[in-house]
Amino acid sequence: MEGKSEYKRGLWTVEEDKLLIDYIAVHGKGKWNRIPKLTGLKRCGKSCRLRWINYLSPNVKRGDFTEEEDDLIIRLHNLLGNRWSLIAGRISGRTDNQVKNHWNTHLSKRLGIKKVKSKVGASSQTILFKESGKSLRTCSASNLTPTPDCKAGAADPEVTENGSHRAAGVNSVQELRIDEDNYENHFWFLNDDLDSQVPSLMEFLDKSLDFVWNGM
DNA sequence: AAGCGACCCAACCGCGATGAC
DNA sequence: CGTCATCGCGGTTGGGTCGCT
Repeated sequence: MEGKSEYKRGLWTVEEDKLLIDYIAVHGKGKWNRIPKLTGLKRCGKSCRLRWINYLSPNVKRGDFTEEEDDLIIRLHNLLGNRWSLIAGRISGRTDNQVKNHWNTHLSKRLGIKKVKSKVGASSQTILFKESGKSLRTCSASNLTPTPDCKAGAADPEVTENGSHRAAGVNSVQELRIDEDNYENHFWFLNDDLDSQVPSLMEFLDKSLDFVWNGM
């Protein structure tokens, strides 16, 4: 690896937090790379931005996720996949990092979901779940979205050696396994169900997904 | 009480997108 | 139009905490 960075890493101290808060109170957000020069903070701009967005911002809600939040995350994740920022955008006070962590540490376990593989290059998500304890039934998530004939996926797949995908946006594929015990409690795959319980969601997704796929 | 492993979450890394010049 | 800086996103890592033996 390369030599020592001029910037500090690891957990933030109270003093560092205060420097960052004071800076933002005066200069506002943005121009993150100026912060170490102007404040003397030994943190790179990227680290400052992340610290503010994920922790220090007054908009960030702390504490446990509510049942309503959990339910919304589950539904949105089914619809959108691992687009955490999009999901977090629909949950007031929660960051994408919080949602991602909460999903990985709590919700995926609760639902018995295991990430089997993740790759790029297909135009839809494939969700596998047990039926009657033997076979796996498949369900294409493209049936669950407003525009099934999405244009993504034209690009060649590019999968890194550690399995993470590199392409942005819609062309990621995951296969999920849902344990039988949990399956019946989480039959949340249908659009009309989602629409009826989250009134503004479909309108939002229509716009978001239309923009992503059609560039409009 | 000590050791160990699992869990959780803040922070980091790498990459693509976007904007300024 | 090309280049560079900055921003934003998603996957991964690392270390602190907790519970079990």
